[in-house]
Amino acid sequence: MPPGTRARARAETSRAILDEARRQLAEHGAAALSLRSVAREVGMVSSAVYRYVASRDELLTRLIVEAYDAVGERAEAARDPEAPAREQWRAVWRAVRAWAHEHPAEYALIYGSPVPGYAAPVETIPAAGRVGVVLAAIVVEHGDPSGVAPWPEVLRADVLPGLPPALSVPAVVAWTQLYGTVGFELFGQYENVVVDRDAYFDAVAAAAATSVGLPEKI
Amino acid sequence: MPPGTRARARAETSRAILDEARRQLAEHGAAALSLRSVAREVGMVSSAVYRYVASRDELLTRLIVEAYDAVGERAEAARDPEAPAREQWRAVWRAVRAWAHEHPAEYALIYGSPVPGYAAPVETIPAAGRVGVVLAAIVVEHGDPSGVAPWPEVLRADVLPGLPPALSVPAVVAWTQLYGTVGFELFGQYENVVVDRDAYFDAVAAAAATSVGLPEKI
DNA sequence: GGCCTGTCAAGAGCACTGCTCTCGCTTTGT
DNA sequence: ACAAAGCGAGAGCAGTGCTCTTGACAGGCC
Repeated sequence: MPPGTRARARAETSRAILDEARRQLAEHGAAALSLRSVAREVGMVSSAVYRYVASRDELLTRLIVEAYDAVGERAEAARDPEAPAREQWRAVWRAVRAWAHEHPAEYALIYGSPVPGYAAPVETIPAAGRVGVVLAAIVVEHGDPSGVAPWPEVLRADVLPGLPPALSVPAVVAWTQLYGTVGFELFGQYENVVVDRDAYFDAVAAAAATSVGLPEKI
Repeated sequence: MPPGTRARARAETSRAILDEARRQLAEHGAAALSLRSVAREVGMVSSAVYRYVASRDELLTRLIVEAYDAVGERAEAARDPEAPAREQWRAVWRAVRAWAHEHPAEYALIYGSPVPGYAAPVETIPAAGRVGVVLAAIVVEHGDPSGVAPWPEVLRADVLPGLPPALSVPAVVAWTQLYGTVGFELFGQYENVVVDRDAYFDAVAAAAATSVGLPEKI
């Protein structure tokens, strides 16, 4: 038996657990995620799962990190640096919205209310900012501070490096607007209010683009 | 024994259950809310609680309605119709934020991700719109459509009666921004990003006021 | 080769949950 | 006064997270 057998088997089991957990998360939501049922589906007994995952909270944490990475990757992939600024902006917004519609439970997990008695651990912090970074990159390259209204300086200076100070606050505001719009749509607050969700979303995206000084396409 | 004893006792028990449930919600979060532990604290056995509440989900639904009403009431109380438009606007925004800080679990319950396998029932819909109605009322009275950029018409016509069509979409956008800003702050996304949260929030509120055509105070 | 140590899956078990059903007791309406 | 309805208590079922112990297997060392 070649050495490394054990390590490979462990890695495979680990992946199987994570995959099944994400499947159950998508199907029944975060609170219904059960370690025992994951174990059943993977084909082992619940206590064995604890060899791979310290607790249910740790399993959730791993899913959170994976979800942040997935939506961040999607946002990065949607951005074509050669395209006009507003097209880039709209593509990233749409990508985040599309990802949220495809993975509502995961979106809720990362951007919704934190699960019960669960404090987001440190390891989620780096992954959390990826969407914001993509948006900021577009603003860094194409944002024109001259047209935008002044904002107070209320941010940490080092958080969005390269961003003109006049645009850093509107960038955070725009990021918030993206989150809020997708969240409201996903969690049902636009029910019976907004009828043409696609058009509404694009309009909000366009307004946000203006607010961060992206040039109008003429 | 005077008649009505039973009805009064029932009302009192009902209140006690709701109060204890809200207490536990505030302390441990929605997912940790347990009917059995509510029963223990109220001083009865768990099966007896089912005489008052059909299920755990129904208990959550009642808490949701109460929370919507509470934040709505707070928003209504914060609005002084005699004050200048932008002051009214800011007061309502601040009231919602303050309520959210005082009742984070309840805010998460109503505006955060829906709890596991739980579909918001019909009875929550009327209560849900109260904050939006207060904001809309300010815009109806003081909003000036002339200065605001045009938006596509994507809303249900009857949802915000009295609102100039040109201002209805920005009003929904502003409402979304309020929700997103409070949510991001509450759920930790502004950690290490926004340092002066008060100033940031007021700035966002002011920008939103402009977007719905409230007159600048000169 | 043989052994020994560390890893693994499995099972039993504890304390907890939501929910149902049955049992008596008390209050209510007739 | 009597039947009907409402009520609290208890037992019980199926499920959960998590711990501990047991026995089997693979890895590296001699």
